Amino acid sequence: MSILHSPKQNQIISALPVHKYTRLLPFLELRDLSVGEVIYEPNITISYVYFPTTCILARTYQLESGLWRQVSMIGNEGVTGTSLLLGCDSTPATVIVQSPGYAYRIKASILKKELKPGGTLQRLLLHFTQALLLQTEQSAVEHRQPIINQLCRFLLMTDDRSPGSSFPLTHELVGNMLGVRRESVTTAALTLQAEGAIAYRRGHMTVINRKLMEDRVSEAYIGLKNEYHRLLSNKSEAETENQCEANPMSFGSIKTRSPSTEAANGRNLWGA
Amino acid sequence: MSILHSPKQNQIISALPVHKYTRLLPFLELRDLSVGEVIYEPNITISYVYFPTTCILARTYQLESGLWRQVSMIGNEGVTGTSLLLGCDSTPATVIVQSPGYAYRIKASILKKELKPGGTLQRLLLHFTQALLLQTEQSAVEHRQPIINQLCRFLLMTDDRSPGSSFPLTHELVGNMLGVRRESVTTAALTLQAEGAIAYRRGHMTVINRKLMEDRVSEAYIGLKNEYHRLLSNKSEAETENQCEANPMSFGSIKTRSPSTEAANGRNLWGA
DNA sequence: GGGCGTTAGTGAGGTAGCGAACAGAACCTA
DNA sequence: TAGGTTCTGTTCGCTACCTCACTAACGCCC
Repeated sequence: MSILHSPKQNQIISALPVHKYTRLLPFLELRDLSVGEVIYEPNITISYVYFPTTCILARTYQLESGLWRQVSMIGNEGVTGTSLLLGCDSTPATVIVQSPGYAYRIKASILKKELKPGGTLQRLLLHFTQALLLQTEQSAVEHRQPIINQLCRFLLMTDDRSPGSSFPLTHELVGNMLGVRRESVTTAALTLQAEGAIAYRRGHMTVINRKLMEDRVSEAYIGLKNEYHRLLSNKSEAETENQCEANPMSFGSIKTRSPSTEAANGRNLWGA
Repeated sequence: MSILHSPKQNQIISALPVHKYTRLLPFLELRDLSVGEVIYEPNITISYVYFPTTCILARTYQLESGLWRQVSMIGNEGVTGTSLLLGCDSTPATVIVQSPGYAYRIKASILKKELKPGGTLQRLLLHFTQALLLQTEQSAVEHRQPIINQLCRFLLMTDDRSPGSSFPLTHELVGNMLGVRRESVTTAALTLQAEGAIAYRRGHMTVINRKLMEDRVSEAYIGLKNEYHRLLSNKSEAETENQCEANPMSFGSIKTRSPSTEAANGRNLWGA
């Protein structure tokens, strides 16, 4: 387990040029976030921007049925509050902690001051905005897919953003994220477990065989996934073009689609 | 019917300061687009950016089942190709013409040159990007709603972006956009017609009573709709702040949620 | 180590939407 | 006016998911 924390565990921060990083560092505040914690409430002015390192945040909407539906997921590859960039101080979504862990946060007012038009920071954030849009489009496309397929995508995405291949997750929570009943999640999870794709025990789920799950998610997802990956890797490009010092260690840490045989367990930036 | 065409029928263009508008004008090319025409293919470099005036464009994904699913809709309030702004020259979505009509297009290379960081044009486009993200989130939230409700949202959105309250639309096309069977659309449409919410004849649909349909779409939609509206109206704000000459006629033309009794038929910029 | 709250598994009955297949109605063209 | 094409309406069996209701296991805490 990582005991040491650094803002560089977040890919956007780690892609910043040194001088920028140094400027921001004193304003970055480490936060320990627990499941279900509300980060942003709908239509309330954003006061902090969060850079997840080990936690996963979810943009969600509450339906009148009382169910929730997650529309996108933000891990260490991203940041919350991109709407600030787009000229809007709040969003109608609720952002909550989906997976516990750490994030660095910074006052929105400070970040805004540091956001020079055309600068590296802005460019990185815009890139992530595009990635977020694609991810949201994935959610929209998933429409009316069988629950088990949705569960696969959800778990793959969670896995992509988790330090290990095992993470705290109850069926209830997954149901909320997918906007389906808990029992349906249980049924789907049982099937996946029987197939050897996942394992779980009370409150924890483990991805065992990514390949099996990737077969279940739509082709469109895979395409989008690659695109997403490409987009975020591109950051380095934007960087050098701007003569900033890149941190090569930081790129491509999103677990890649298992292209070959040893597909099963994804490795991660900070080791499994 | 409007016989005269002007780029100012597009809200983004009409919100540009005069000098910018004058600069762009010679590069704007009027296009007559017919239903089903493909504007962007997935992962092909974008060569033109389209500003719809009377047509409606749709961002869609093809599912392996052969069905399509629309994730967002762009009318005269917006523009295609916002990804250029976000540092990406292509997108994995297919953009097609959902409703026939006109759009002005401009070479992507020219637009990029005109896009000064921090400028009005960039600001307007970023605003629209945020609106597009919200709209896509709506699609994602719609997940597992009954088809009739989805149909309502679709028709309301189409109505929002159409000059009149009647538009060319087959059940088949709607089915493709929603990712459901044509027969299911027919069934839902019959119900709505019986309720007096819509009327239709072979290939044409007419919105008769918006209020009835708004009651069917989720509260979340209404909230998002207002937000969307607010966002796009905000453009004027960004403008004045930047001392550009605004064109007041151009704002708030998205049909507002019928707040009062005479809800039924929305009026529109260019008259019904 | 026994109790209790939380999490997971099961089952019966209902329903919305699907797949497939076909009938009829509107429009087009010649 | 005839004949073809494109749209819309309808039917039937099937499946996935839902609602509701309940039981069973885990594991934390006193």
